Amino acid sequence: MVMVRKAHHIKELTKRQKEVLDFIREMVESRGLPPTIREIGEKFKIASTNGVRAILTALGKKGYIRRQPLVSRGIELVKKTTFDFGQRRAYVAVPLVGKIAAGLPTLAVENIEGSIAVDKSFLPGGDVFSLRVVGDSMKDSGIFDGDYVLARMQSTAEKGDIVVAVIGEEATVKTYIPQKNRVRLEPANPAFQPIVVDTRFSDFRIAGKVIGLLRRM
Amino acid sequence: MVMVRKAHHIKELTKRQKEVLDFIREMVESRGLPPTIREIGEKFKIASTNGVRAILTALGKKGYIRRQPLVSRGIELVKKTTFDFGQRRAYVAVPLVGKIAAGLPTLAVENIEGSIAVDKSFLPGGDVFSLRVVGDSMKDSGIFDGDYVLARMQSTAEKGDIVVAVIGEEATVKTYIPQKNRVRLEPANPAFQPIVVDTRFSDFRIAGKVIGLLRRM
DNA sequence: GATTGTAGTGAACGGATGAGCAGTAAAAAA
DNA sequence: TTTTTTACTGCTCATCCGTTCACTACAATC
Repeated sequence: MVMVRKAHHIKELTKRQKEVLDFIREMVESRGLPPTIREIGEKFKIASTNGVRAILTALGKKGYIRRQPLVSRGIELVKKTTFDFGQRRAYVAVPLVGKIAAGLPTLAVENIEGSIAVDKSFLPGGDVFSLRVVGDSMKDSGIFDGDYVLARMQSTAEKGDIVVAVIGEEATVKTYIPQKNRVRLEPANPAFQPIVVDTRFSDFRIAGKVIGLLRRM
Repeated sequence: MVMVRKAHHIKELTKRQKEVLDFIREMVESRGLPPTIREIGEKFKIASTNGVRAILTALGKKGYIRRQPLVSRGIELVKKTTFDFGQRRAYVAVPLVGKIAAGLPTLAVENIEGSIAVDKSFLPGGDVFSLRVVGDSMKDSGIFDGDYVLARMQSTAEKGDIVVAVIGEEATVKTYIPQKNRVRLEPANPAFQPIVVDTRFSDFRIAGKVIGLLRRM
């Protein structure tokens, strides 16, 4: 192998190492799983697992991968491909929900219309979904018609939380105020009336708590 | 949770199935690897691999996962709540500006405090920056204290546009209303007074037009 | 009442897999 | 020149892991 003289930075990869690294990336992207040592060997016609091992060890030393010992497929990609600023995913693709199906505790796929990339710093833990707001009933809380609210999936809420509530087939965004055997859903606009539902008889549930908002202007 | 009678869709998950599915998601996100059957069993104190198998088979039938036979950790999440592959970069890193330096037509790097990932669909063409709003002067336009506005860099605006205006060292978000030799910057809150600047003598410029908004709640 | 789906126990089979040792060869670096 | 790094072959070992069979138990549906 003809090696051209290179400036010796510790982070430099050899041709072989880069090939293997690219293959790992490819596998992770296409299959969702890193390859096993033997799968790498097969791909590059390396007969011995120890041959691959040497390359992986080198990649580990140079900081491109992290290995989880004794774990099958335990290869973690550390540095991302071309310019990702070195950071870990700065965003998460949040599903955009169209209809919120009644009764389902989770999001039915049929109702996911798309996704919106949202900066991680805007997200708490847990599953987050987004919903397009229709109507001006929460105008005084700064939630306008056409806005997208971000909501964390949860089935309970505290008094005063702004929630995504589902009544029958309808999803609404309102302020949650629990009362005995009833729930009061308060709008933030004097032109609208509060909704009061009897929790004993009504098909009512909380889909999530509103934790953020996106607006196009 | 009291379960109301449900329409029996094939996609319904049992509590156990959802638990396992959530665990798999958790593992994929935190470790980058799906768990093995035995790892799942360990987590849920299921002694037999066959117990886990039954659950995985059910999840497979219902379309939540896809299994790669004979492959370790060969569990692929089909319906994802949070995920990021599929499309190529659906987002753009928008610079978050701290101070807007006077007189500079472009953003000085020194003043960039960070960046926020924003979905491409929220962005028009051109250079976009974001700015944290201080104060409630635009409350009635749904722009609250602490919100982040997205603005496209431009030095002119039309009557009625909400703009990021710079007067001296101060940056403000207001509605732009041009008048002869003067500019009126109108707040959207009766508690605040409009700002009128004389364009002939004042150190005034438009930094950009507000085209979006992000809020953490 | 019979069937189906769910949720397991327990044991066993065989291939998959990571780790490790001994040794080779060539290129690059010190 | 000597040493280190890279890139392997070939082999062994213990364990990991998915698969499968037999069987139990419960609940809901048909």
